[in-house]
Amino acid sequence: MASSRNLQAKTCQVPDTTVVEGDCLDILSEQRAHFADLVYIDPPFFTQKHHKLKTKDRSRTFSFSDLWDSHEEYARFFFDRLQVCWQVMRPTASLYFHCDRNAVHIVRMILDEVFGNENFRSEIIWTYRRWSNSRRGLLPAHQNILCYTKSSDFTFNTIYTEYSPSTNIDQILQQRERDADGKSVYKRDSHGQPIANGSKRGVPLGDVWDIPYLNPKARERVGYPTQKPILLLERIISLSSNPCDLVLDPFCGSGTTLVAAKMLGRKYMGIDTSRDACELAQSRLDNPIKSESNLLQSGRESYRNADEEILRFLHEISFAPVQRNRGIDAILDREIDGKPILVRIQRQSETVYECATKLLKASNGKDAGALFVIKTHDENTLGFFDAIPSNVTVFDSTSYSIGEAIKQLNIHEPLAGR
Amino acid sequence: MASSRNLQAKTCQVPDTTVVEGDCLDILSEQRAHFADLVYIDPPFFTQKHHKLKTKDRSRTFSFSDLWDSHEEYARFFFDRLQVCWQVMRPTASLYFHCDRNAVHIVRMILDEVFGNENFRSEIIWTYRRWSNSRRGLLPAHQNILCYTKSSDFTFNTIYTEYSPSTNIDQILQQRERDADGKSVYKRDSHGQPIANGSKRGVPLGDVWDIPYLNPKARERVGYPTQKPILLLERIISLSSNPCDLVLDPFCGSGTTLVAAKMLGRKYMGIDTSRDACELAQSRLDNPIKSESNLLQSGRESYRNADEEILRFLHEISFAPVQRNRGIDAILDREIDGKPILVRIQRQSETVYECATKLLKASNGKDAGALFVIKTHDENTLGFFDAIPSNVTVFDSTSYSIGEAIKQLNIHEPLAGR
DNA sequence: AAAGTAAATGAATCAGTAA
DNA sequence: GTTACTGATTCATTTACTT
Repeated sequence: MASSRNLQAKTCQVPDTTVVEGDCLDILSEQRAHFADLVYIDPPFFTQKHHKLKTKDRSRTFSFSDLWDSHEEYARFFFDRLQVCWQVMRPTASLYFHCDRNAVHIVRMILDEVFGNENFRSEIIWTYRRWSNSRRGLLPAHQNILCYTKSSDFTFNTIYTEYSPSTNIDQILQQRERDADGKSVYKRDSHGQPIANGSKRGVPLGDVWDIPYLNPKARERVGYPTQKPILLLERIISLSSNPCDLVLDPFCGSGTTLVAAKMLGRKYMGIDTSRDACELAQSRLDNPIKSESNLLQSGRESYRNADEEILRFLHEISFAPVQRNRGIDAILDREIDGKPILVRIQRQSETVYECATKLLKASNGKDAGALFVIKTHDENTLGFFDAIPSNVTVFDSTSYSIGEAIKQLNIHEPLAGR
Repeated sequence: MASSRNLQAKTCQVPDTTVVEGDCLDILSEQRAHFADLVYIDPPFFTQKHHKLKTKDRSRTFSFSDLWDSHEEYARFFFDRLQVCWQVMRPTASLYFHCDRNAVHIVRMILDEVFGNENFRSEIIWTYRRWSNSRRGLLPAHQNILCYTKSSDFTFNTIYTEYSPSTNIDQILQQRERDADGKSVYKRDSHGQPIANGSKRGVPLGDVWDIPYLNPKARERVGYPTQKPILLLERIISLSSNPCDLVLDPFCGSGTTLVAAKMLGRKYMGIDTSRDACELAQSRLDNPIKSESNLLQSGRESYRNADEEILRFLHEISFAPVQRNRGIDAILDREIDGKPILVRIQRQSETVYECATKLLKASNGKDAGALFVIKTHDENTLGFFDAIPSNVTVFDSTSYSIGEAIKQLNIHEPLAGR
C-alpha cells in the first residue's frame, strides 16, 4: 500500500521535484504514464548468503526451471516494479539499473523481458579502488550498471574524452582515400604531404568508468551504507537526459540521484519505503553538499609525482612506488633492521644536495632504516657534495648497477608472510 | 562423434601436451577424471542478431520459461560441455569462461548450475581501448570472464600490483595498535615517532584488467579473428595454476592459451572442432611469438608528453592534447583554412626561441595551418627574440587572456558534423 | 664512423556500425 | 542480409639522435 506522507502524492499527481514515502509499485501505478525521462534504480543488493543451493545430482538432465527456483522471489519483485517503471517512461527515456555481480545476471533477464533484448544498450562497469582484504582470490573492484531504453530512439548526449596517450592524433587528422586496390590509405597532395582533415572531438566515452569510491571521510557522505558517488550519477544524468527532463529514482535511499539531478537542472522524483531515507534525502536536497576532494577534482593521476621515467632507474630492484609524498619516490622491498628504506631519484632540475635535502625532510617522522638518493646526471657539485647529510647514501645511476650496489649493503629481505 | 586425428587421442588418454581435433564433449568424455588444473573457455560469442524476440503483451503474467526460450539452444550446448569439463577438473581446479555482454547472464546461470553458486569466485572485466565508431550510446570497451572453482579449496597465487597514486603509503608502513578505547591507531615510540612496519607487497590484483587489445599489426597476431592477447592468458594461468599443472582449453582456436601455458611451464591440452585451428595452434606452439611492445613494457602513461600542469595554460580554449609527439602539446579545435593549429607551451627550462624551434621542427610534414607558442615566463630574450620564425605566433600567457587573443585572429570554427 | 637508443611515422584492423 | 564506410588504437618500421 502507498502510505505517502506527501500531500500532493495523495492527489495522484506529484509535483516535479519531490520525495515520496512508499512502495514505488503503488506510487508509480497512480501516476500518469510517460512522465519520466530517466530512471535510475539502485536497490538493496541481492545476496545469497543464507540461501545455499541444495546439493545436486550433477549427472541428471538439465532443467531450466531449477535455475530459477532460487531467484524467483527476487525476480518477481523487480519484474513487477520494472513494469510500472516502463509504463511511466517517456518513449525516448532510459533506465539504468545498478547492481553487483551477485544479481546482474538475474536483473539482466528481467530487463530483457520488460524492455526487450533489442533495447539493451550497455553494461556499464563502474570500477574503483578499495581497501584490500585477505580474501583468497581477486579483489572485487567493480559494480555493474545495466542500461536499457524504451525504444531505439532515445535521448543520448555523447561525452567525449581524451585520446589514449599512445594515439597519434595527427594521423587521425589526415584525410584518407582508397588506393587502386581499394585499400584505405592516407591522402597526400602532389608534394607528398599529408592533407589535413580538420579537428576531432575526442574519443566517445566507453562503458568502463573509473570513478573513485566515495571517500569515507568526505563531507558528501551522509551515512547511508550504499551511497554512490555523485560524480557517477551526474554522468548518467548528463548522458541520458536534458535540462528540465524528469529523473525518477524509485529506490532513492539517501537521495544522491536527486541531488545530482537538482544540480544539473533536472526535475526529479524520489521514492523510498523508509521514512528516514525520505527525510534524509529531503534535507540533502535543501542543502546540497558536493565533495570537493582533490581526488575528484584533478583526477587520480595528478597525485603521480614519481613518474614512470623516474622509476625506471629502479628497475633492477624490487620496490613500491610512493605517489603521495613529493619527497619520496619509492620504498624498497628490502629493509634494514625492520625499518623501511626510502628512495628519491634526482630530478633533472635539482642537484644531488637538493635531492638529498628533500628526501631527508620528507623522511622526518617516518622511522626510516636508510635514505637512498639515486644520482641521475653529472653536475657541478664541487661545493655542495660535502654538505650532503651523512645518513643519506648516494648511488650513481650512470656508473654501475644500482641493484648490485644495493646488494653489497647488508640489507635483510622482508619477513615472510607480510 | 570424436574424430580425432591425434593417434594418442584414439587410445583415450592423451599426452600432457597436445592439440586434438574434435568436439570437446566427445573428447573429454573419453578422458580419465580429474586431470585438469585449469580450464579456459573462449567460445564463439552469442549474438542474437537473427533472433529478434517477438512482440510481447507487456501486461500479461510473468513467466520464467519465456525468458529461456530464446536461449535454450545456446544454454544446452554449454551445459553439456561444462558438465564434462567439471568431471575432468581436479578438486583444486578453476574454470574461466570468456564471454561478452550479450551472453554473460546466460553463461552465469549455467555455471551456477554446474559448479554451484557457492563456487562462483569472480567476474573479471577485461577492458581495453579500441577504435570508435558512430554508434549512438557508450562505446563497448570490455569483455567479461567468469571464474568458478570446483571447491572452496582452490589453487590461487595472489598477484600484487602497485599502490594507487593516491594511497598514503607511508601510513601503510606504520605499525598499528589499539588505544585505550579499542580504536586502531598508529603505533608510536617513546619519542612520539611512528614505528615502521617493514615493507609491503603492494595491492592484490583486482577484477578489472586493463590490457591492450591485440593490435592488427602485432607480430603475435596469426590472423585468427578473435585472438586474445597472450598477456591476458598468462595472467589467468599464473593466478590459478602452478608449474607442471595441466591447462585445458576445450575451444582452443588459434591456441593462445596453449602458447601461454607452454611459456609458463604448464602442460596443456587444446581441443577444437576445426582442423585449421588445430594446425594453426600446433604451429604456434612449435614457434611461439609474444609481443614485447613498448606499451606493454612501459605502460600507456609513458607516452604522456603534455601533463595537466602544462595544459592548464590552455584552459580557456578547446583543444586536443598531443601526447605522442614531444614537440607539440596540443591541437586546437579551431582551424585555419581546414588546417590544424599546433600549439606548444614554453617549459620552465626553455626559452621562447627554443620552444618555437621545437614546435617548428615537429610541425614538419604536418600541414599545419598555424603554429602557436605560449610564453609562460619572462626571460632574457633580447638577442633571440628576433630569430623566432615568422610563421610562429607567440602568445604571452602572463599579460592577457589567450582565449581573447586567439578569438581576435580570424580563425574558423571546425565544420559541423565532424 | 658505427652502433645503439629514442622518437616519429605508417599500416592494418574491425566478437566495428549504419543505412 | 548486404553493402558501404568509420576512426582510434597499437605495434613495426623508419628516421633522428647520442655516445
